[in-house]
Amino acid sequence: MALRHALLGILAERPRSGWGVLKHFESTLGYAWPALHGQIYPELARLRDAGLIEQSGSGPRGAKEYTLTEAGSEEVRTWLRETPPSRSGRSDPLLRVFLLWLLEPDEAEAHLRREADYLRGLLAELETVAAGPRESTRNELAYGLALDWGLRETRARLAWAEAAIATVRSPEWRDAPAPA
Amino acid sequence: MALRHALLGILAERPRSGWGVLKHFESTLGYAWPALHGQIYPELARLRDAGLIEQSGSGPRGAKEYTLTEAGSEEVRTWLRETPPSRSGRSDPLLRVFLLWLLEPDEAEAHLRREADYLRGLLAELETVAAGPRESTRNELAYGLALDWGLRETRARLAWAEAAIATVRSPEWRDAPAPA
DNA sequence: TGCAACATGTAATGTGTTACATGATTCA
DNA sequence: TGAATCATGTAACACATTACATGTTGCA
Repeated sequence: MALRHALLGILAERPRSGWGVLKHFESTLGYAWPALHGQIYPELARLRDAGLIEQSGSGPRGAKEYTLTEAGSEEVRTWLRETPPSRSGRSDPLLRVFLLWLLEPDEAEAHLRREADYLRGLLAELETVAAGPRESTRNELAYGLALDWGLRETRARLAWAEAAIATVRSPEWRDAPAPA
Repeated sequence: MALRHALLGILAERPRSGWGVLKHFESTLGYAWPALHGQIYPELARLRDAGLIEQSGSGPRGAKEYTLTEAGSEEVRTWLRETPPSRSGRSDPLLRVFLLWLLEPDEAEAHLRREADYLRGLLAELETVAAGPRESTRNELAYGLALDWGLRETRARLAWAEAAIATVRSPEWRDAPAPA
């Protein structure tokens, strides 16, 4: 269900083609909800058949421009207001933390250093975006909130990784016995 | 692929039945990688057929006890060492932040207050776990690292939610124009 | 003229959830 | 004896990724 509402939300900003929606996912919304063209095009066709969006024009190379309908606008706002957010989420990096004891301490430390390096790179990227120009439309302000979420989460994970490196280097970790 | 390795990792601690694996997911590993019995039982059967685990006993009520094989142990450690962590993840709550501008400011604020309430409850739960007794086996120490990850992330998200509430109450948000 | 980017679609496969289906054991 | 929990499995469906398939436009 979430992908439907992500698509409706993108088209609430302004009309776009399927390709335009795809690029928006790659650059922006994909941080929250990744989607590829193999999923986007069929879903747009279903939303059109359901009357939540309509094809409002055609561009070069067969591009189809879609516009949100009133029904689609109602649908996405009702979803936001009335459905409780889904709390379940999968995280491969966190799964690896639960399994970190399976590696030798040196390997575990190397893994955590790679994580910290990745997070430093991501943080630099996000800070570059944050330093850029920003419009003051309400949707851009909302994107700013999402960016702030990303910055805070990335800084928290980086601080965690640095603490975790200290843990796996400690005698408590290195001398710990195998599971009971 | 991740579920396979989560199962192998659980069985690396000690032999368990499918039911035991399921309970471990509900209480612990499910925070990183949720899985239900409809997925766990068939996957255990596949791992057994692939020789990565073996049935090492039988319990009451038809329970089957599975034990990790040497091949299974190799498999999960190779995965940890050699496959790069998957960075893509879906977050319904973050998706809603990107779409927050679609709500009236009062509705957006109410949404953020519900988020903050949820996070305060989660934080209290995690702090209760953290205050409990802990063994010093290496796998328990790894679970402690995962718990610390959860605590830091939850605190960061709560601080974000409180800042976001201030943002949507501000004149900048309330007077912001519709998308360009 | 050849390559990159634009643009759309379907099919096959893999992963995950929900529903269906069954039965044993423990405890109040 | 009835309910909760233990215990396993399959089937139907929904969601997501990858591969297959095709054609256009702009630019170097």
